[in-house]
Formats: sequence, structure tokens, C-alpha cells
Amino acid sequence: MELNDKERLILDAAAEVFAEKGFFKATVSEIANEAGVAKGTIYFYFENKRDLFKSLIVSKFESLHQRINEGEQKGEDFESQIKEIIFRKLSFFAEEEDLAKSIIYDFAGMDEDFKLEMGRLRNRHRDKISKVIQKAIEDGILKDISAEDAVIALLGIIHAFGFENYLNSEKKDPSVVEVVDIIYDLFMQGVHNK
Amino acid sequence: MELNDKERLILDAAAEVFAEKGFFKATVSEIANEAGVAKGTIYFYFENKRDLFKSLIVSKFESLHQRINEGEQKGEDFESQIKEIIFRKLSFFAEEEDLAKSIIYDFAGMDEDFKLEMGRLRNRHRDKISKVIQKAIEDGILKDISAEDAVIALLGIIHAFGFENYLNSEKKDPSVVEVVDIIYDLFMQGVHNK
Amino acid sequence: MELNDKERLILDAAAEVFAEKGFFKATVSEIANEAGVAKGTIYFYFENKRDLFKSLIVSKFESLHQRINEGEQKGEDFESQIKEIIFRKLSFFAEEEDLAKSIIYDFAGMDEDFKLEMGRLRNRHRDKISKVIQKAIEDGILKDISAEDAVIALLGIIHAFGFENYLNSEKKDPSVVEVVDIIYDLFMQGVHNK
Amino acid sequence: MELNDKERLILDAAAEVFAEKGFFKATVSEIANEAGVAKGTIYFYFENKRDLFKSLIVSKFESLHQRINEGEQKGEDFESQIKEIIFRKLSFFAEEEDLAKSIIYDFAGMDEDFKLEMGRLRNRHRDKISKVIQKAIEDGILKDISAEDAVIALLGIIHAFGFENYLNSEKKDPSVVEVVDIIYDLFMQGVHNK
DNA sequence: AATGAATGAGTCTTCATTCAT
DNA sequence: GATGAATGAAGACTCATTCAT
Repeated sequence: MELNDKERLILDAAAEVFAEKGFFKATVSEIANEAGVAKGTIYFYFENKRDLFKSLIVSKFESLHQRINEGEQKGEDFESQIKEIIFRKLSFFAEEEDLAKSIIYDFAGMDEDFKLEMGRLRNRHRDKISKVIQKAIEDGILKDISAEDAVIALLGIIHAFGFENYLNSEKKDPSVVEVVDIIYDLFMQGVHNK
Repeated sequence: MELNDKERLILDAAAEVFAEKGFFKATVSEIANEAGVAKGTIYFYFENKRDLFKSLIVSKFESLHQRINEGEQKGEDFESQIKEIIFRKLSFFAEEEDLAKSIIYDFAGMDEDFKLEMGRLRNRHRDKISKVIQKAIEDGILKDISAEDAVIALLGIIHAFGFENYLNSEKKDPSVVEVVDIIYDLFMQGVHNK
Repeated sequence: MELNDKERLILDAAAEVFAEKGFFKATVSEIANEAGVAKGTIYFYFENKRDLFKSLIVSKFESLHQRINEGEQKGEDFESQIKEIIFRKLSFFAEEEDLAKSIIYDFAGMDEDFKLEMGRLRNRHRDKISKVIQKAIEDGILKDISAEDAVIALLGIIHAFGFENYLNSEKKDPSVVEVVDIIYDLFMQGVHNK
Repeated sequence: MELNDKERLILDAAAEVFAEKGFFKATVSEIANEAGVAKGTIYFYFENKRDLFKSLIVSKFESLHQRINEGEQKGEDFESQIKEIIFRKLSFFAEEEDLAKSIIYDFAGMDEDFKLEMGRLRNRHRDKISKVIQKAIEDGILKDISAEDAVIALLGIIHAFGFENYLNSEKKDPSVVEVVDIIYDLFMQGVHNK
């Protein structure tokens, strides 16, 4: 999916506006304004507002995947691999804060097609992590549990920490790296005092 | 906050419609229809659409709190207390599936006031669980970690499992009780193979 | 199909605007203006612009039918019956000039549904006249020809004269009654010099 | 008015699209597509959409005139001359069905200039036939009636039969030649049973 | 001559909200 | 208290037309 300059320009503006206002409150006019193009230009590159939103999400997902892929190659052992994933997802959330929320949860009111498409992206994302977990289970590093469940839990924890900044933005101080360790420990060891 | 019959009637209709359509796609007309009252009547009991949505969420949060409070009294030890919380939250999600998502994440495009109010409700909810965790830490049941972080992780896991049904509704079979155990174990012991 | 006052008001305004501008050039705003109501009001009474146009046409057709029915009762013999029909159609054209054209030919660009509906109205109209002709054939007043063809010819002549005013409106002088006789004679006797 | 290849190409595409969609629903883009040229090219050869439509109609009228002229030379006596006219007009309708309607009646919403121009074309067409009729009157073949009126009637009948196919396309079976005879007889002898 | 990306005025349509009854 | 007709601001989307290349 090659994006030319104008498309990139519009998508960047869309990211900003959708992040600030959410899909329904965002207006195509405002996005056009932000991008410095005419309204009609947006409709030259995208079918409609919904298609623009979808394209945006797809592109963000792709950039997230790419980050994770890069991390995968870096880390050899399980710990560094998982920590890379956590780190890169958190960084992504940190950079895209509001948009990330839209990407993950802002589907209320969208049509079924859209939800299915999102489900697909989501699953692709999950499968990637699932494989890392599965291998660790086979290697005896992790307990013999459902890899699916482990992924759900891991992503749940990551998202929860990732979204923390959102609603009570007081304690943005802990560095991403610190949070990575916290998450990794919680995920691996749990909270029980053995 | 006393609710008379008409208010209850409207709120129930609103729950249904908002759950199905989300805040922005839902129309006041449809809610009025669903409730069997005239549009104007809604404006007699609620200031506007946003206020209706807020009232709905507040009322749902209250019902969730109540459930959790009831559970608290039942379980004496930490395990049963936490499991009660997990169970009741999952049940809540199961019953209110779509609405729950709106309640937790559908804030994109809402005004700042609304978000703050939601933040407050959320914190109240968190504090309740936080206390249980804090006590367990003091009692030496849990490691000496940040209770805040533990709560974030626990809620993250619960939400992640609670929302599972949403996007891929194939495996609705595992009973809530089973999932409660899975979550409890993941939260307590983590996934590491010791 | 009972029409309340507001509907009537809007339909009258629509008649004026559609007649002047045609379906595509007419704007809902202008119709609303003309009717002295807000744009939204139109959408309260009619589904959309197309529905408004259709309703208008149906109502005009009905008024035409009613005129013709009244005429039917007046004239007993064939000649007066046909002349009544011609007279009433011509009067209708005279009064509704531009609109009549829309009603009969302005279907380019309309959806198939619309065209079918119009075809139905048209046929109903034709059948009425067809019966008069058929009876006259059986009574030996008219030659033993296809009643269908006779109706096509008769309507063709009437419309041709009815629309005359449209493009070259110079000679509006001949009274409708005179034209009725001209049409009747052309239809009955043809132009051949026997 | 010489037409080069590109103009011809565009005009043919325009004929197709205008016939299918009508003036307002047809888009310049679609015509360009159909013609296999870029949108801009159309504006090199035609001033604007309206001018393109006008050019199309003029060209069609010219082709109709040419047909009729050819017929004129073939038929020597009145009967064959009129029948040729009827035949050629019907053939034209048969070939250009939808477009013919646009050509004759799709003027709603067009500007005054356009209507005048069309009126001129129409009159030129009429005058041609008018002369044939006028001569027949002088020769005593036809009654001593207004040639104008006779032309109106004749064209009305032809159009009515020509458009028949349009709305109820069931009985397309009668050959054009048969219909020519029917029309000629109706026009000449009328329907009265003498 | 030809292209097609870019424009932006113009329209339909929706829907939260009001208020006279 | 309840109604629902009426409002009008707001927004998505279309498409004829232009012009730099």
C-alpha cells in the first residue's frame, strides 16, 4: 500500500483531528483545513470519512507492526523479546495517546464491516505475540497454560498502563522503561508473595 | 439520587439504544420510541442527550458498585474477595456487553466536563479495589508492590477478558466462573514456570 | 391520502418551484422558503426531495382524474364525453403549464422505482380513456380499430397542443374551447379531404 | 460545423451517458471515461457540460434532418412523403429511444438561452414538415385546415407512438413499418366510422 | 493537445432541542 | 407532566470547472 505525499499529508492531519475529537466529532472540513487542502481533495484520495478513518488506523497498525518486528529481531531470549514488545507498544501509546484509544476502542456506532476489518487487524496483531508466548511455553519458560489467555492478559495489562496517562495525567513521570519492567514482572510473577 | 418510574423507563431504553449504536449514532428519537414516551418527555427528565448518557453511566456504575459491595461482605479472605470482584465485574460485562464498552472507553468526542466526571467515577471504583489490595499487601499476602499498579494490572486483565466476547464471539462457552479462576491465577502467579 | 394543511402548503410551494426549475435545479431550501417553513419541516412531512416530487405528481394526477371523472358524468354521448376529456386536460395543462411537463416527461435521471410508479399512474389514466373509446367502437361510432392505438393518438394530439404554449408562447389567444374542437375534429375525421 | 474525430468520440460517449442518466445525473467524468479521454479534454472541445449537451442535440437534430431530407427525395407523392417522414422519425426514436426523450423534453432546469436554441431547432424541423402539408392542402389532397395545427397533430401522434416503447416496453413487436401505416391512417382518416 | 489533481461552491439531509398546546 | 410539530445549525459529499505540467 504505497502512500503518496498528499495521502500522507491528509492522513497526518486526520490523525491529529481524530485523536482530538474522535471519529464522530471530527469533521472532514477540519481535517482538510489542518492538512491545508480543499475538502474535495480528501474525497479524491479517500472514499469517505469512514474510509479515511480506516486507512488511518490501518496505517497506524502497520507502523506498530513494523516497530514490533524490528524489536523481534533485536531480542533473542524471551525476556528481551517480550520487553521489546511491551516497550514498543507503550512508546506507541505514548506518542499517539488519544489516537491509540480510537484505534482500539472507538468502534461504537461504526458499521459491521468496519468492525470486522478491525477485528482482523487485531487478530493479526495478537497472533504475532501469541507465537512468542507459545514458543516460550514449549520451551518450558512459561507454565503450560493457554497461550491465548496469556496474550489476552498481557495485552490487557499493557493497554491498562498505556491508557493510564489518559484519564489521570498527573504521574507521567515514570519513564517508559520503568513501566516496561513493572509490566513484565506483573505478567511473569504475578502479585503473590511466595 | 432517587429515580422515579419514568426516569427509570427512559434510562432503560437509553441503555439499549446507546449499547447498540454508541453515543453519537444513537438518536434521542429512537430512545424516546424505545421508551414509549414522546421526545419532549426526555427533555423534561434530562437536560440533554449528553446528560442522559451521563446519568445512564452513573447509574450503571452505581449498580456495579453495589454488586461489588455485596460481594465484599460475602468473602472474608482475600482470595474470595478478589474472586468476587472479578466475578461480579465479568458478570456485569457479560450482561451489559456493549454498554460496558461505551461506559469505559466511548469518551472520544465528549466534552472535558464529561471526561472529568467519568474519571471521578473510575477512580472511586479503583479506590475500592485498591483498598482490598493494599490490605493484602500489609497482611503480607501480596508482594510489597505499588497497590496502584496492581489494581491497574488486575483491571486491565479483567477488562481484556471481559471484552473478549465482543470481537470474537465464538468461544462464549467457558463459564464466567472458569474465567474467574484463570484471571485470578494469572494475576496472582503470573505466567512464569517456577 | 389525507393531506393536512402543512402538507398542502409545502406541496403548493413545491409545485411552484419544481415547475419553474425542474426537479434537479429546484432546491429544498427554496421550496421551504417559498412555503414559509424551515427546511427541516419538509423532512418531517416528506421522506426526501424525491418523495416530495412524487407526492406532488400523485396529487396532481389525482386532481386531473377528479376533473375527468366530473366531466364523465356531465357528458352523455361520446362526443361530449371526449370533448370534456380534451377540455379538462387542456385546462389542466393551461393552468399547470410547466409542471405538466415535469409530470409527463421529466423522468430522466430518476430511479427505476420512480419511473415504475409513474408508469402506473399513466396507465391508470389511459385505461380510463381507453374504456370510453372501447365502448364507442362497440357502439359502431368509431371504426373497428385498436382502442389502445386510438388512445395513444388522442393523447399524443392533446399533449402536443397542450405543450404548444410552452415553447412558443406567442399565440395563447385561441380559447381552450376552440382548440378542443380542433383536436376533436382532427382525431375524428383526420386531415384527408374526402 | 465540422467535427473532428475527438469531438465525434466525445459526442458519442455523451449520447450514451446522457441517454442513460439524463442531463443532470450524467457527469462529465463518466462521459470522459466512456470516451476514453481525460476530463480536461472535454473542456478543450466544449465550453462546458451544457454546451456539450447542446452540441449533442444539435448534431442529433441534424442527423434527423438529413434522414428526412433523404426521404423527401425518394417519395414523390404526398402519401409516400409523409410515410417516409413518419418512418424516419420512428426509426430515429427506435434507435435513440432514451436520448430522443432528452432531446425533446428534458429542458426543465435549463437556462433560457438553451430553451430558445431548442425552440429554433424545433421550429426548423416543423417548418420542413409544414411545407409538405401546406402543399398538400393547396393541392386539395388535404382539407383546408391550418397547416400548423396539422403538423402539431401529426408530430404529436408520432411522438406518442415513438415513446410508447419507453414506459411499457412489452409490445415492441409491431414492426416500424406497421406502425407507420397505423399512424398515417389515424392522421389521415381519423377514427370516426363513416 | 491532453492530462488529471485540485478546488470549493452548493445541496441534501439529520437531529438535538424548543415550546405552544 | 406530556406531547410532537417545528426549527435551523451543522456536516458529508458531489462534481463542474480550472490550470500547471
